[in-house]
Order: sequence, then structure tokens, then C-alpha cells
Amino acid sequence: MMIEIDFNSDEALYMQLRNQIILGIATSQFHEGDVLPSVRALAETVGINMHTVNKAYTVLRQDGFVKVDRRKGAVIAVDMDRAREEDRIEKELRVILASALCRGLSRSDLHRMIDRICDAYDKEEA
Amino acid sequence: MMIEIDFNSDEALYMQLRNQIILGIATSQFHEGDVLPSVRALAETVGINMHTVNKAYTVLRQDGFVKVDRRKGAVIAVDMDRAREEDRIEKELRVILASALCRGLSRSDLHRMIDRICDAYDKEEA
DNA sequence: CCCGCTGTTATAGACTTTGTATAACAGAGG
DNA sequence: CCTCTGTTATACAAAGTCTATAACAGCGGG
Repeated sequence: MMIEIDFNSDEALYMQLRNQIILGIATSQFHEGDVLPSVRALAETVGINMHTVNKAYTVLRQDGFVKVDRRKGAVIAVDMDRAREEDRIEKELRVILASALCRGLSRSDLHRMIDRICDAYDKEEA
Repeated sequence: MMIEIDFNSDEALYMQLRNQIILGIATSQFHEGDVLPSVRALAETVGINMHTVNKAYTVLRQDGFVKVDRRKGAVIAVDMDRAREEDRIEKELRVILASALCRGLSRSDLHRMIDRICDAYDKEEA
């Protein structure tokens, strides 16, 4: 999977990495058990420091998306804690939904948007 | 409207302020034309610095939620630029939806979640 | 057995962001 | 005139981000 960094983004580099890998898992470009590039290799190819990649992997581990094996490296291993996740998701959604509603987006607009994003994931997956 | 700050949150104080005010607009606790507390007053009641409140108001202005009148203060004035907003919303949704799907939440789970949040807003509004 | 790979840790420096603190300014209004 | 409004400037401390070098332990292949 191609991982790209936008150095002009105001989003932290390690968060860009984290998010792209989560997107990769959602679109089945990464599967359970897949091994991510080593921190040094990914740092090299992307053009950033090793520690920045390491921080991304550490966050991914804390968030339950990978398990880190000292010899193999970072392995995709999604922790399925639905209840806890549902709370987190809903909390994050509240603000962004609020701002959408303020702009005049309707509830059905949001549903359509959800479907469009999910469709894009399903398509990429195939 | 009651505005509260969580000093233990890892979210920046000015962003907490910003988000709560957006939530307030979405739930009609703030209406078009309403005047927000002055930067000094809000800073006093919340227990933070004036400049932190000012930054929140500045961000709200940049994001098109308030207009600032030098004599009256910050006034709720939502900028209805749907097209631009739709892009921003969708971009923000992509990552959080991806992480939800990774955890095993289904598309209909997400739809239900959207409805639940919107229902809560409608209810608060009434 | 050593070499090379893995993540991990430590230390240090530069830079940005965040939040606070004081102070002063112009504009508007009672 | 006094007081309220946002705005601006300056300074400072603390935290976060990113880089750079270096070293360590564990494991596996030649």
C-alpha cells in the first residue's frame, strides 16, 4: 500500500501515518496478520525520521489496530472492542455532525454521505 | 448556555470552547444574532485566560460561525456555504468511519448512530 | 558465532503550539 | 468621562512535534 505524507498539512506527521494505515485496514489493503514496514524502512521511503514512524506505530498499538512483535515488527491485529469503540466514535461524531447541521446539511444528507464513503471503501476493497 | 472546560482533556482549551459553541448552535441554544459573552467575561466565568477565549472566537469566525463586532462582541452568524462544508465534513468522516468499520461496526450501525445523535439534538432543541 | 534485522530507549536540540500574564489601544455608548 | 467591546504587542513557561545520533536486547540466517 502506498503511504504518502503531506508536509504542508497542519496534521501531525505521525497522525497522518496512523490515519492512512487505519484507512488501509478499512479498505482491506491491510489484512489481519499483515506485517507493516519496519520503522526504519518506512521512515526511509516516506522521507521522515524513524521516531516519527515509531510514534505512529505506538499510537496504533494503543488504539488497538496493531500488535508489535519485537522480532517481526508491527503486525495488523484489530482489537474488536465494540462497546468502547461505539462510545468513542459517537463522541467524535457529535461535533462534526453539529457543524454539518449548522451549515444546513440535513439528516438525509448525512446518511447519503455515510453511504457514499462506505461504498467507496467497499469498492476499493473489491 | 452552560459552557464547561475539562482541564484534564487532551483537547486544547480553545477547541473545547469552539466545539461547545458549535454544539450550542446545532441544538438551538444559540440562535442567529445572539451575542456571545465578551472574551473577558467568559474567561472569568470559565476560569481561563482572555486570550484563550479570544482564540476560540477567532477560530469560530474563520470557520464561519460568528461575526465579530468590535463594539457588541461575537455574534452568532452561520455562514451557509454548503458545498465547501460538505467536502470538509466528508474528509473528516473518512478516518473516523474507517476506524468504526475496522471495529466491526456495520453501515447500519453508523446510520443508527447518526439518527441517535440527530434525535438528541432535535430533542434538546425542543 | 557473527552479522543484520527487528523494536526500544535515551539524550539532545530546534521549532511550534498552547496557555498565561500585563499592558495598552481605538471605537462605541451611556 | 468612564466603561465596555475586540484587538494588538510583548513576554514567558510548558507541552508537543520532529529530527538526529547512539546504543541496547532479541532473534534468525549464513
